[in-house]
Amino acid sequence: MSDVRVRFAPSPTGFFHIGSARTALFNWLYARHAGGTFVLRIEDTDRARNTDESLQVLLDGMRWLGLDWDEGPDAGGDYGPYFQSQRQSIYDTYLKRLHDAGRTYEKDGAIWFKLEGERYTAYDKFLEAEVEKVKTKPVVIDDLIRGRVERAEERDFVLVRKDGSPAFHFVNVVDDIAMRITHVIRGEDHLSNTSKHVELFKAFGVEPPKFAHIPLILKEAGSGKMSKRDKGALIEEYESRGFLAAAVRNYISLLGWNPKDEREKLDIGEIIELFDFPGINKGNSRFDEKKLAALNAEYLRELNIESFTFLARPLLNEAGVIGEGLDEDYLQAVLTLCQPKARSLDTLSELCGYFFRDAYAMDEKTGAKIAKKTDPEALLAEVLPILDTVEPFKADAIKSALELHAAAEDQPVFAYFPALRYAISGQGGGPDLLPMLEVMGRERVTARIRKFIA
RNA sequence: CUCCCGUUCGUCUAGCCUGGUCUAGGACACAUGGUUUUCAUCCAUGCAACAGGGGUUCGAAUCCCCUACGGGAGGCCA
Repeated sequence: MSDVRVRFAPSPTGFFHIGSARTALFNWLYARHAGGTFVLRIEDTDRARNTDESLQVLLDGMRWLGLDWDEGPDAGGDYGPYFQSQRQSIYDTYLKRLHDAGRTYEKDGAIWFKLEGERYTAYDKFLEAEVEKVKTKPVVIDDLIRGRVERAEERDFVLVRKDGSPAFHFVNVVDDIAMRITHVIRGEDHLSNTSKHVELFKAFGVEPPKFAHIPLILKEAGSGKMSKRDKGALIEEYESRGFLAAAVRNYISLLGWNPKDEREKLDIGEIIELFDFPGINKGNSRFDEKKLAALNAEYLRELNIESFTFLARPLLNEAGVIGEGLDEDYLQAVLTLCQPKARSLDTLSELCGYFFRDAYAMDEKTGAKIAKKTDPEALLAEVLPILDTVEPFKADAIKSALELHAAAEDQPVFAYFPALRYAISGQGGGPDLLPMLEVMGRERVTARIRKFIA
């Protein structure tokens, strides 16, 4: 195992969104690529908004995506505890070091970090107040993705809040030191904060880890980075909609990273092998659910029928399409027909619901289209006796019988198809018609046609 | 307002470091056609981009500068 140690340090908010998931994924990928250690650290210093449920959402999301951590909650490790709320004594020790070095002071009941440099007061337009500023020497951040970035911090910041709880910048740096983190891979939204962190590392006399600030994911529509409230932002949503974890993982790995060749569908082993900093982009990327859906469809089609059925069942159940007394063989036969047409599992009930329910909606547009060109009732009346009697009720036999009749009527056989499909499914599209008739069975098919004609 | 980061088809991106092979490649989406029925599958074709301006150079998507635009940060949130 290499000495690479990376961490994903989320704050449990009750959501696990795409941006966080991608940061977690990139950290995990790099750890696996380098043969290092992936640490999961829970940054729960904000007492107001941390609950067990929130933590659970996070851990479930991580597990669903297959991002296993080597150290952290439920995993243990030599650098615990992995909840910041349990690390108070460590923060006390580190705070004392800063205090002894003369780098802290108290103000308004909070403990502040003291920057080094000439002090002056100035009116700050953004804060709309007179504030004390410090002329510091700019710190240099050697970013693995952005190169050399220089930035000067100009205001002291809070280390410990009035209520005694340690604040983000402080605990983040302390833990990265204490947990011997070698690479900090995080969103670019933290780049501006990094000068604070570097000041802290310097005050502790510790060499900072290597930083890699990855581009942000922008919302699909409108401006700004994606946040919890945006459409499609939550990982849990993809899980419940029946997206495949492998597809989601593959898609988000491609947001801001690429394997430098033209492949897009990559299995996780390949991604791990190819993943590295030079492949990471600088520019932000916009989330595109259609592309995710397309990739998901590819993964879906590759599934064997057992896995496909396993995943589809709960969604069909939820949609009320299937229920008690279900014929398993029939379900399997139907899904075998529908799988090649499926783009996502959450629309499967619309795609194939009529196989199970006699009360299916008739798509008016399709009906009008068919009625405009032909007389569907008449065509179906012609065909009904054939379907009543053809033996066996199998695709091939049905096809031959229909062809025979069509020839006698001097019609192409497919003249009957649209009306037939529409009568038994209410739709204009779907699986191949002949196998579909076979699977539905004589009874169901003829009953539906009779009802349609009547 | 200040500081930081970025900018190739509508979107994700290759190419940029190491200037010529780029009439800028792929994918999603879209459009058309095909797969002798349908279709959200499959195949083919098409559409479509180097943000703008100035340099440097024989030559710039590639190097430099400026402008514009986009994003982020500036919390006793993380």
